[in-house]
Amino acid sequence: MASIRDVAQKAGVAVSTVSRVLNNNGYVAADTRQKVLHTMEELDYMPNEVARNLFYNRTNFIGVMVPDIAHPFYATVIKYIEKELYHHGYKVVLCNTVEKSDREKEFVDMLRRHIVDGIIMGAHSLEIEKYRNLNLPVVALDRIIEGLPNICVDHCKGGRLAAEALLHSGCRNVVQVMGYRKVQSYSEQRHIIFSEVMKSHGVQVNSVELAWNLFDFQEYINVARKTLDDMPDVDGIFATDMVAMAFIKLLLERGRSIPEEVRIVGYDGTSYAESCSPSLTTIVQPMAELGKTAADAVLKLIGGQTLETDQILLDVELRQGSTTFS
Amino acid sequence: MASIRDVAQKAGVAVSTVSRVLNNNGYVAADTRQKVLHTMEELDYMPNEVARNLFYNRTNFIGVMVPDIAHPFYATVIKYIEKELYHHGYKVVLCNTVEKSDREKEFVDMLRRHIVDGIIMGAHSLEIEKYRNLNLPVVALDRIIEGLPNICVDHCKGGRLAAEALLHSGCRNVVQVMGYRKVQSYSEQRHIIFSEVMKSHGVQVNSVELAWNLFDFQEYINVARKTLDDMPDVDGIFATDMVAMAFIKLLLERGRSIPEEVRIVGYDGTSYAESCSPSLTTIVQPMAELGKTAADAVLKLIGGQTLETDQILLDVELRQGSTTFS
DNA sequence: CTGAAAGCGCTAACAG
DNA sequence: CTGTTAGCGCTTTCAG
Repeated sequence: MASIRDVAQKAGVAVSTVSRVLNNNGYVAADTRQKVLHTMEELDYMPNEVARNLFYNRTNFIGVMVPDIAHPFYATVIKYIEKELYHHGYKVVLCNTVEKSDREKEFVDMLRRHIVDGIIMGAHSLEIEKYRNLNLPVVALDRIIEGLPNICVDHCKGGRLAAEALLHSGCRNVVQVMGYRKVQSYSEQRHIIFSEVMKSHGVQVNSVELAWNLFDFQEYINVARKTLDDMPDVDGIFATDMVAMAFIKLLLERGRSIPEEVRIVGYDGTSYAESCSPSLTTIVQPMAELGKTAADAVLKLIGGQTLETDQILLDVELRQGSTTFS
Repeated sequence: MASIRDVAQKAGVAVSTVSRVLNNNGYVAADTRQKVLHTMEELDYMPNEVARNLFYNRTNFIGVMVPDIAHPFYATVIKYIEKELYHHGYKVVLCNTVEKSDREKEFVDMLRRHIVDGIIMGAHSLEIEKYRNLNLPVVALDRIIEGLPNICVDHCKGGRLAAEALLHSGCRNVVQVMGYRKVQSYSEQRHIIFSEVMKSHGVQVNSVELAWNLFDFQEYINVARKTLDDMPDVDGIFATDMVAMAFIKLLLERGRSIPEEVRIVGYDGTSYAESCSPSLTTIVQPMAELGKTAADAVLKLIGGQTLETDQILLDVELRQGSTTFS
């Protein structure tokens, strides 16, 4: 593999001259430039990015940590992170943290090891404590980590919209399925609001907790089955899209009609919600915007700028499906 | 940020000594080691990975190119690629090539620019021609690119299994939905076999072609609608999981019963297939194995080894759902 | 306009 | 066992 020195030698110029035509800066005579360009072509030269990165003290990589890449929510957000970053010359380094909380600490060390220039943290960060308030280019994605700027979705509104949808559809006895409690997560706020709104209207609210925020449909089926067995009179359900689909499946199997007997509101707005039958009424998170905004935020931090606010709150909306009355 | 020189200076030793304790090689007196270790602690030292990478001429990154990260098939495969790579000290650099065929060339250049050590190519590679037979650490994932080793799924068997399932369920007039033709893809082989098997049993096969291999559910719905309008007598459908779900939705809306009137076999075995209602009979691709195998293959190439075969073929199987008779 | 030289942070001979 | 030195491939002063 030809190096800059090989090019210089063959072209009969100094390496610095080659460097100058490479980066298009400094003065270089037209014919010298041509000669160098030609030699590069001949030698099929490609600059070694690692070497320039060492000099510039950057890598053009952004680490993106998520609990599960295969979950449609994260997969979609990452798609848009990648897209935005790409337009700015950065690349995404993936880190799936599922079942490996210590991987998070390790991943954050990537910043100090100069493996990545910044981090978008979409995972539960137990070990991130020591990096708080350090003004490192790290942003939290859809979760609140003290001392880190975050890009979140208005989950309070999400919870309220879900409650209103079920209320409007005439529910009197609902159940909501919540994430794993131990993982203190801002997004779970929606369940507090949901509960408040429902109760203020005299509706009975039962809460079921998942054992773990894992993406495992069979597990969801189990939870749904147990819930329906324990509370046969439930007439409304509020849960993540995928959990909601488990309920749909079970309810249909048991011959219950949707939405006549039971109404369901999902959360996330993944493609699952629109592709299933009946299509799920769901609270949609703006995944594209979330990704783009998070990407822009780290980029800004890397550029030495500061974010105007510690929290950027994105809007949610309800997408009407066939599991509630419109 | 403290460098190795700072540590050496403060500890009163040479940089090479620090380097030795860092890498645990060469002889270092126990107390010298302690002193150095202590100083590292004090200075909160972290080695600069870019510098060592420059020396070692590697990066520990593997580029993974896919047409669409958000597609559940790719998202899942990537999850397992990441997992396997992680265990070997490598990280995944993502590249979504959707609607940007020139990004592929650029991405392949990453190899020569020393941005990544290897590439797993899960995208349609129009521009990869010049890299053929170069013995670079590049493997094709679920597609055949001449001159590149590939890890594929036995799509012929997949097509046959699908045909047999529909045959067994009594179909006499089926339609199969194929990917975009222009993108010459090995995985489309299944449709040839499918067609052959069906026809050899005297079954009428119609083929519908998608305009683009894009992941867009609304588009799938349109295709399904047009297909059902054009061929109202269809009693069997063979399509990707997501396309199959569009058919399910439309058929149910039109009051057709599944599988009594129309039977459906999906392809991919994504989580969509099991979470929808009725659950989809589908040909499942071994996504976990696919990811692990591809990762191991690039790693092997990077290690200078050669693969025993140019093609590694993984098995598929049928997962029985409720859209066919069992 | 161009070349020589120093240096980014780290590793690996090679002498002591 | 430890320090000195050269060098990975590139960029950037600094002199001409």
